[in-house]
Amino acid sequence: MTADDLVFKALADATRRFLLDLLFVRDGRTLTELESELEMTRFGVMKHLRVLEAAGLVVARRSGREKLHFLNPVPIRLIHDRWVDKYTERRVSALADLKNQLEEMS
Amino acid sequence: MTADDLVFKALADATRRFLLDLLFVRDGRTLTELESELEMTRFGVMKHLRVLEAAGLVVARRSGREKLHFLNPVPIRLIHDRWVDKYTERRVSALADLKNQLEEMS
DNA sequence: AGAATAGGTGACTCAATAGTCACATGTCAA
DNA sequence: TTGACATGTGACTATTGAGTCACCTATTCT
Repeated sequence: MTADDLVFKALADATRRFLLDLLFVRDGRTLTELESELEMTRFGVMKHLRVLEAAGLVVARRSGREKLHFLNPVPIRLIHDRWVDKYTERRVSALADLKNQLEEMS
Repeated sequence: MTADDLVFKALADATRRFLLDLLFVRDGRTLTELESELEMTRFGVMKHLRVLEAAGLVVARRSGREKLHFLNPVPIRLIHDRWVDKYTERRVSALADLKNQLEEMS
């Protein structure tokens, strides 16, 4: 399993993406706090966090009996750089912004 | 299946990422040409291209009996924008560049 | 027309993954 | 020190997805 594979497999699940969304809004949350935002059992959430950690998308730090989770955006940026040409980036970025705006309007 | 899901599931497979890499280098290739770059049978490649098309990562155009495939980078940019804060983007980008350089050196 | 070429469909097998549960360890606070 | 809390492990089930194959359609070229 390559580093790439870990990242993309981690992002392939909607629950894990939602966890990243939660951490994007606010970092440093515990497993229990994250679990309370989901329908899933604690074990399911824990498994997902393990996958995200292994991929480097989430970094965790223990504090007493708690484990705090932080979002690491670097792997996401690397995905971007793999297929978005530096020279055409401005144009693509403009298109992406437009798409976002259209969706916000509807 | 949401639009998100289609994109991330499409990216979860190493063969499909390799197809994107091929199209990133040069666009407008046919199924047969792409197949020749892979160990897989034509059917396998075709399935993967269907998935990439459904996700909007690849756009195809028929020309006679051939089907030409093109890379569409917009969904990739949207992934980036989802978790990389506009304000911290410069810093993250610098880190990503550093990581790329380190890997090229080793 | 007939052969070769490019692409397409539906069913099948095998492997990987999501989610749950019983059970277990370490930490805090009264 | 006892009970409550936060996290962790291994096994299990059900679902999903990758890859192949037999068979099929459409286009080009002689």
